[in-house]
Amino acid sequence: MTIPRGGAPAPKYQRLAADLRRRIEAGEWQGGAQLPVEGDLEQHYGVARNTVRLAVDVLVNEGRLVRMQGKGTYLKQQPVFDHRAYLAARLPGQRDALAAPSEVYTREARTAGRRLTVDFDMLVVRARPDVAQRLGLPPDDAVVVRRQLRLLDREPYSIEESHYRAGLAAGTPLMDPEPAPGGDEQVLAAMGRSETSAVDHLAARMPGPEEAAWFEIGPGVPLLVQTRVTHDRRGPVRVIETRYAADRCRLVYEVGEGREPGPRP
Amino acid sequence: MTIPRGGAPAPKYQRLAADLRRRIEAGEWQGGAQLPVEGDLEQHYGVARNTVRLAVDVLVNEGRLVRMQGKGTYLKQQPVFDHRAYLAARLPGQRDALAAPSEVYTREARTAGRRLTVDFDMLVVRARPDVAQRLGLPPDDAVVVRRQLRLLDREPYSIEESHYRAGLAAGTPLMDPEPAPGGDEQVLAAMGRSETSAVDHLAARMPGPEEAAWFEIGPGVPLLVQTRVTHDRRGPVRVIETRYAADRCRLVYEVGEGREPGPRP
DNA sequence: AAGTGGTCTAGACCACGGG
DNA sequence: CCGTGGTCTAGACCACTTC
Repeated sequence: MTIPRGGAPAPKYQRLAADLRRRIEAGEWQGGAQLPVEGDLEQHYGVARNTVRLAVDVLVNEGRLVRMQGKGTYLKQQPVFDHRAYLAARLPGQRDALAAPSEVYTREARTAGRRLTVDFDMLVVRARPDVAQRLGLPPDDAVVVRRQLRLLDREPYSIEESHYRAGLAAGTPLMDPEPAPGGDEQVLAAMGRSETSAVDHLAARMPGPEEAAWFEIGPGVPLLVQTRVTHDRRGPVRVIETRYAADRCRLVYEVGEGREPGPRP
Repeated sequence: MTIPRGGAPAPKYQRLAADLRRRIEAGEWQGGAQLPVEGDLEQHYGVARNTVRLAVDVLVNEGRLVRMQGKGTYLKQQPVFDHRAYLAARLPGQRDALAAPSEVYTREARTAGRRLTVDFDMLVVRARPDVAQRLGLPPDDAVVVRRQLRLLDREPYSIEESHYRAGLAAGTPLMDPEPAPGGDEQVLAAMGRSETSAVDHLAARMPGPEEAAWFEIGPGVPLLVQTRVTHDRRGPVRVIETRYAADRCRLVYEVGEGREPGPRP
């Protein structure tokens, strides 16, 4: 279970990190408590400050600690919000089973005692290769992207982007740079393109610099990425890519008579 | 989109990281190519070696680079394997819709031209708080954990753990320290506890040290964690937690007549 | 002003991989 | 053996937060 080392002891900073991890798991500091300052750790363990920083780096990159300049280093503690992924397989006839207007999410959040706000924008760009492929387009074809930037209690929460074939969106309210009343689903329904099926791909990866900046997340927090391709009988309708800061939510999929005993502590 | 700074320029190592990121995205190095060695970067940019290392740290933690001691620093490139999550809502009557014996996964891998091998073990432990809650047990109650360690082409791939109430598993083949022929589903069916519904929670987080060691992943690679609670009419049956190295697979959920145009490049 | 983390340098030695 | 990345030290100054 350990990486082989030629008899050599583990490096100081790793042993230091392991000891801090042990103390954290032993509950030596609770909640969002402050850890000893770097100078104290330096003295306590008898190492150079750089070594202390290397050790703390490890725990920061594991998502256990956060550093705040001028204040200190703290235990991370984040509430997690369960976000229902609308696959809702038991409601096959229902139109909003595959996607839902933002009102649904706003209501879901309010039920959980949280406040969800949404910024909207629309842009026309060349399709990413994977989006082009999923929509059955030639590479670099233009797509209309309708984007929702969601904040939960003022905190950046998710970025949802719907990608439409330019030809499909042209001349429809999908070109409007504002949310469609009732959601894009309403618009698609009026065009006779109600979505009847979907495939979701779930992935996780570290954020790039822009994503880290927008989400206001530091090292150690991955993104959870949901890529949904919806279809109607004529073919693919849109690609919906939603990115979540993984320390702020989980996605929930249900099937059958699924009951959920309650949130995870 | 940028973190505010009081007129001060970004630190050297961040500018260096940004420049390397730009060069990477510009395609200056392809595939798994080797980057210039630290000494060269030090000279080229006119900074101390530590500053070079801080910059490379950033890109390693973003999952873009891997460092190999004694060899060099390389662009990361990983094939991604799509793993079908067995929700299969369109086959409501089918018993293996909520879980499947490992043969199913082995076959799925072989279809993709990959080889899946599985190690199995069984242990009895105190339930984690979240598992106890989902199974409706008092905290610290004993649970039987049946664990499958999966390798894809010899590479660590996933850890799947089924947690059963001790009382449910007692005196059944679920206590055997080996895989049940036909899967645990077969055993449950014989006990009259066929699973009819499930709730999945999807999360992402960074691995702890043991997980990083087992998966042989370095910094910058999160885990994708699927937590499935299955039910029959009498209540919760088991908690299945599956952890994946996120650079090696994605999870796929389908509903309706879902068609998938093909894998992402 | 004092205390915290953030950045940076210069130099040293070690461990690993491959010729 | 050499070149690579890995670890560690000592010390300096900066930027931010709090009082």
